[in-house]
Parts: sequence; structure tokens; C-alpha cells
Amino acid sequence: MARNKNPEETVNKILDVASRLFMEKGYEYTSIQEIIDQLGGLSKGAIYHHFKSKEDILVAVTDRITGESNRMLAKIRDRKDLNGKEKLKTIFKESVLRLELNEVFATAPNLHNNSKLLCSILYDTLEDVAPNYILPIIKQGITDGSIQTDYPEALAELIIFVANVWMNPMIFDNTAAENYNKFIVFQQMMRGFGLDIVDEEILNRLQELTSIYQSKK
Amino acid sequence: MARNKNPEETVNKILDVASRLFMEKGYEYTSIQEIIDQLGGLSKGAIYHHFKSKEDILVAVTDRITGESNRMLAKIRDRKDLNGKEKLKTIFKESVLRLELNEVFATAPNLHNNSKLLCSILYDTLEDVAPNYILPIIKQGITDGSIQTDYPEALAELIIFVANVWMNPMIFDNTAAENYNKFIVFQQMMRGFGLDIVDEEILNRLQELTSIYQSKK
DNA sequence: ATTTTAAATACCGCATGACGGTATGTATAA
DNA sequence: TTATACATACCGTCATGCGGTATTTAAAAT
Repeated sequence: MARNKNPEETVNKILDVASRLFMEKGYEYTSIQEIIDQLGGLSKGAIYHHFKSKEDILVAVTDRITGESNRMLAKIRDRKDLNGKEKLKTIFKESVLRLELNEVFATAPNLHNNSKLLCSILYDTLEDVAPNYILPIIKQGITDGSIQTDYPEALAELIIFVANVWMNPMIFDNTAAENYNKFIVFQQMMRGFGLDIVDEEILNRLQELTSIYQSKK
Repeated sequence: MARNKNPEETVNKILDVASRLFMEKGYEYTSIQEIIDQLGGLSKGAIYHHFKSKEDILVAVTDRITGESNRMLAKIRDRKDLNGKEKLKTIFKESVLRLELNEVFATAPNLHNNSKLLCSILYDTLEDVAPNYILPIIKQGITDGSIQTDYPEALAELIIFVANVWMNPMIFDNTAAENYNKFIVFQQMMRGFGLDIVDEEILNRLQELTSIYQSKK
């Protein structure tokens, strides 16, 4: 294949294919050769020119998945018109509303047999999302009086861990009814921390989405 | 090597070595050959006689890890002298007390780069421990009046998920202080559900253990 | 009760093919 | 003319398959 004037296009094409295959078949059950085959006229040398290893591709894939979400989180985190609690509420609303627009959601991956990808998401949630997005919001909430806790770091972790992992329909595929119960228990948990941020509207939207997701599989 | 009259011994020897290597180096970075080498005079064929694949060994390893814990859970679950809430409290106390006796704890594995093993534990927690051990206890608690919830399944999952995964020092290695904060937030979460089952004694013991674990690494 | 025989099981160790990764060559853009 | 974007050929490692052997078990035959 002729050399591409925009190497970024090639990189994106590789990530597109790798992304889809990692989702469908799982990282460890996807070979470099399969990626090459589905790339159409690109060679192994091309891939190893742009990525230093297979794992490096996975990192890039997860970065692309979390990237868009993180930009949304940053935008809400940096708003000046909301107090801490309101920001948390906004985040959950936005997250739910944006789910069905998400490319990841569309491919409906099942992460059950995809330990590498799951762990990437899991550790990203606790080592990046919690300290860099949720924690600042909780600290603001403590300052502005909308959130009460003596342990902002642990609380940030717990909330986002439960929301991003336990309630993630891509990680644990329950029935729509089971998931709805999870959401309500999550709502109760948040209320226990004085955070009444999950309202009826979000719950209903979540339930709809779970049904859509289930039907796509 | 001479044929062993008790094949179970051989199987156990394989699991011993595999277990240690999977913990120390991670599943994917442990080769079958390494297991053979450390086995002393056993061959590749022997392993594939007892296990149908490398992954099959991992399953057996995780079963052995969770087995002892599950027997403890079953024993408490089936007691007749405790109500639901008391059983939950007993479980947490026992889990904490038994931690340092645990062989797994002694080898001090870091599951950060061991996605396969981590996922095994994670799904075992939600698909086996939650429905078969915690859920019956919560249901009993509803009946005997010691626990109030309309969503026993989801609550069982949430509790054990947070306790076994988020608070697991083998999965997320925080400082002793960070972990102590996690435990307190967990205590608050449980109180939010009307479950005051984590007392000072357990908290202090947990903190000690975290220090011991950290020093072993 | 002892021996014979048949079958199942434990184990060996080499062959194989797949896979991740590398070294080197080549053409094109800058 | 140099750096970059690829192609091609090749390497080492690894999980796994498989043909074969030794040993145990159990039942049949003596």
C-alpha cells in the first residue's frame, strides 16, 4: 500500500479495527494477524511502526474509549455555576444520556471474557477518574457545604467504582429488571451519604437503555 | 518419573506450583514450561493429562483459593443461632480474622498486572458468593426483621462487591491510611442501609493487617 | 487363592503451528 | 537527501496435540 500522507488516518484505521475486534472477541483472543487481515492491504510492519506492541494498541483503544467521557467530566468539573452536589448529579445525568450515542455502547461488547480490557477500565476508573474528576468535585462540595464527608478520596472512589463498574451493563449483563434494582440500590446508597442525586428521570432513562443494550446483543 | 498411585497428589503439586507462579508473576507471564521446571521431574504431557488447558489450571487455582473462604461462608450461612444481620457481622469479622492465616495473603500477590486472576475473583464474587452465600442471609434477615430492603439481590451484590473487590488490598494497593479510610466509608455505607455491622475492633484489625500486607511486599 | 489378562490411567517428550515481535529493505513525502 | 511510512522475511517462544510406554486396577481364568 502506498504511503499515507496523513499517518493519523492509518493509526485511526488500526484503532478502529482493533477496537471492534477487542470488543467482539476479546483482547487475548484477537491476533495481530486478524487485525492486519481486516485492515485491507496493510502489513505487520505498518502496525509495529505506529504501535510498539499489541498491549500498546490496547492502551490506545482504552484511551479512545475513556477520552470522550473524560472530556465531558472535565467540562462539568470546571463549571462555575454549580455546587459540588449539583455537579455530581449533572455527571450522572449526562453519563446516562450520552450512553446510547456512544460507539462502545453500539458494538455492545461483553467484557466477561475480556479480562485485559475490563482491568484497563477498572484501574482507569480508580486511578484516573476518581482522583482527577470526582475528587475535586467532592472537595468543592465540602467547601460549598453541599457535600459532607471526612473522607473525600475514599468516597470519590466508592461512588465512581460502584457506578462505573458494578452498574456497567457491559461488564455485568443482567436483565433490565435486575439492573433497575441495582440503580435503585445505588440511589439508596447515595442517599445514605446525603447525596440525593439520582432522580426518577435518570432511573427511567437507564432502564430504557438497558433494554436497548440487551436487544442489541 | 514413576507413576503416582495417588494422582491427586500430582494434581495438587501442579496446583501448588501454578498457584505460586500465577500470584508472583501473573497468569499470562507464567509459561507451562516454568511450571514443569519447578515441579521437578514432571513432564508437559503429565500436565495436559490432568488439565485440558492452561486456562483450566487457572480455574482450578481460583477454585482452591475461593474454596476455603466459601466453606467458612457456608458454615455461617447455615447457622441456626444467628439472625441475618448477625450473620453478616460474623462474616466480616471472620473474613478479617482469617486473612492473615490465608496462604494467598502470605504470598502477597499483586493483582494489578494479573488481569485473568483478578477477573476470575471478580466474577466469582458476583456470580457465586453474592447469590449463594450473601443473598440467603439477607433474605433470612428480611424474614427475621433484622434487615430491611426491597432489593435483596442487588444489595447482596453491592455489599460483597465493595467488600471483596474495592476493599481488597491485593487488588488495590493503597497505603494503610488510605485503606483505613476506605473501611470507614464502607462502614458508613452499611449504616446507610441500616446495617451497623462493622465495629471498632474489626476496623483496627483490618488496619493492622493492611500494614502487615504492605510490609510483605 | 493365585495367575492371567484386559483395560484404564499416569506419564513421557517430541512435533507442530500459531503468535508476538524484529531486522531489514523500499518507496514516498518533505 | 533525509526522515518517514510502510512491506517482507524471519525469529523465538509458547500452548497444545499426539504417539507411545509404563504402571495400576480389576476381573476372569486357573
